[in-house]
Amino acid sequence: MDKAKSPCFCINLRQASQTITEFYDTALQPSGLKITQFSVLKAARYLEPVSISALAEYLGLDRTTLGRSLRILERDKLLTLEPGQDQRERSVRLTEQGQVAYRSAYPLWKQAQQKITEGLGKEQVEILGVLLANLETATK
Amino acid sequence: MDKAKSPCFCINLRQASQTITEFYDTALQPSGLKITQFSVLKAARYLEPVSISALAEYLGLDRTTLGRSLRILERDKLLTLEPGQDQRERSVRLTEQGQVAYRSAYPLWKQAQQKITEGLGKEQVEILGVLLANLETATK
DNA sequence: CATAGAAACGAGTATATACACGCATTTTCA
DNA sequence: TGAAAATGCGTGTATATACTCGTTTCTATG
Repeated sequence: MDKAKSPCFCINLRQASQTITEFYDTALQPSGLKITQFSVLKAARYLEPVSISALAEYLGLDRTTLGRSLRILERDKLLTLEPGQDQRERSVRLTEQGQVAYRSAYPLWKQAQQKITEGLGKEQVEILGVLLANLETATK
Repeated sequence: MDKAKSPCFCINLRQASQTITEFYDTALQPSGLKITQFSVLKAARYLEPVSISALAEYLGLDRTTLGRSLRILERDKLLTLEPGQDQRERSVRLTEQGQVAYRSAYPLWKQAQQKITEGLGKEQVEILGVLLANLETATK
């Protein structure tokens, strides 16, 4: 029973997304981070101290989705969620351990990027970027 | 706080995947199906009666993932999971209600496909297909 | 300044996804 | 033919994702 090539753009994109996620997760394994966590740490590092909502907007994620991801990172002691000046807010900050994890993951991420660029070729990588951007527009 | 354009292929693909999923889910809403469920019904309809594992392989999903999706569809009375000849197997079959749901979703899905094709243009759609296929190779 | 509305968040619920374990059944082969 | 191997599934656990609802806190306005 062969895996069928679906004619559905959505299913195809979802499959591509899963495949590449697995690829990046494997590449990052030595750092203990998954690609989603890496992207959260990257953004948090850039914006810290930052509220959950602001970080969520930056990342294009739902606030509650990010909240749950942050709790996992907090559990793993990669960041802290302290009350902010505004008592409603929680202020996200990387721990030293979080910084270390990020720095150990970065070169692994870079390598993964490199492998994709090599596999596709620079031209195709650019086209892919444009196509994905066009897709965002086409679904509006 | 603008949503940043990530340089990460993986994150970009994940975002594109989420965006297009939302687009298809919205398009299918009148049928009561989500695009993932539609794709399961479509495959099950084609292969029925079929075991969970065989269907999972066809769809490129993990067996347990599909199992949980099937239970939802069973709960909603869109398909049945009967014991098969081989007592280990569960035989997937659409119910009449499942057939109806599929047939009502199909034109909505077709329209969504159409809109994507229009938004991108036929040429870009083809390139996208090739690129996604190349990606699968590049991540091997 | 008191209160209505807005903003930030958590918890509950739901779907999609996968991995590790374990149980039952079937197959294979010595 | 009887035991080992393979197969098919379910459950437990985990992450990623989003929506709804409710609570707390802040802000703006009459």
